Amino acid sequence: MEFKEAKNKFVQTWGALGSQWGINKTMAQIHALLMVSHEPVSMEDIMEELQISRGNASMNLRALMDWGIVYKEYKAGERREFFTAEKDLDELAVKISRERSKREIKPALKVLKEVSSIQSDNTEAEKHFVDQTTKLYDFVLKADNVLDKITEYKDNWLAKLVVKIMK
Amino acid sequence: MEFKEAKNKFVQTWGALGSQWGINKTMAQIHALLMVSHEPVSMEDIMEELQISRGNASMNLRALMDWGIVYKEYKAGERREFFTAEKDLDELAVKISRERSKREIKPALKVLKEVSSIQSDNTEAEKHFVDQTTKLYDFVLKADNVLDKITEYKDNWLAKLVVKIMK
DNA sequence: ACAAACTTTCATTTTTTTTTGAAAGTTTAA
DNA sequence: TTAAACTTTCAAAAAAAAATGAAAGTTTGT
Repeated sequence: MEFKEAKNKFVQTWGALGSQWGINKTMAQIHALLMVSHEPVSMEDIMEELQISRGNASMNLRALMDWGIVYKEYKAGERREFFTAEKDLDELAVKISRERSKREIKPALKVLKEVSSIQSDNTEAEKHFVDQTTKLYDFVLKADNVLDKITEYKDNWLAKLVVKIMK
Repeated sequence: MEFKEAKNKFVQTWGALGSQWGINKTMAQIHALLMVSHEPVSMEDIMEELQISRGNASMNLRALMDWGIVYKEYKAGERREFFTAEKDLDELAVKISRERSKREIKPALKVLKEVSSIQSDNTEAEKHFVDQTTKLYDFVLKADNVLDKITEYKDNWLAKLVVKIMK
């Protein structure tokens, strides 16, 4: 396999993985492309390499910057903008965790708390509902807190976790 | 808020959360419904409660059973089939992790290994590609192994992890 | 202030994913 | 063996998500 082929395969795979985890394919592909590029890439080049429209490129780059995992760069004497990806994988994991927690888990927790707080009558069905949603709330809250803590370590959290777990 | 409303809100929220994580909405909704039901539910009732077609119910129940988080139950003297969800949250997390690892992470790892193994020429671009994909491979492999190890604990792995992390 | 060079927005189109429902399949009981 | 009661399958339809591209917006240099 040669370079170009390998690069393309990587971009496609990363895109597919993104889709499976609820991240739009193009967004994941742009991220993949930037991660393996050793120097900043212009929007024009991204459009060319991924064969996508200007609008698509623009919107997905914006989204990636909102996630904090892609940065704009300005080159001296160049009018157009270039982009780079966060390449430190610990940092990348931390940022993705934070965003998903903020956008998806926290709101879900709020609902779980609400619905588990109905005062249950005496029916079996209601008792079970309150019991199960309360357990779910506790579980998700705990998991979310672990994520928080883990990502506080920031540097090399995964390696440190490995040591703790594998021992 | 009363029971019926709370139950509906929970089902909708779980469905939305599923979508955001790449799980089809109906599948997540059926799972939510079964999780908070204190007794087995028939396909007829699922269709009725979620307002979905027979085919949809059938296919998503099959998928949930393939994931190992929903079970068929037979009631004595009843022709039709009933369904229950895995209600132990540790067990649920373990099963979901295992499936996602098997279906999505392992195949991605295989590709990462392939593409990071091209013998790089001397260009900066190729060196960076090999370096970055190698790092990514190592990172994902390690994370996947941690998941494996964690879920081997099985009982109360989250609580045990909390102790390790928070200390 | 102007215009060139570039980026963003968003209504419309395209693609992808999900859902439907009717036909085919299965199981059970008589 | 037949038929009733139920489930599964899958081609077609519908819905949802993503992509396009042209117009509007912005920035920079003169």
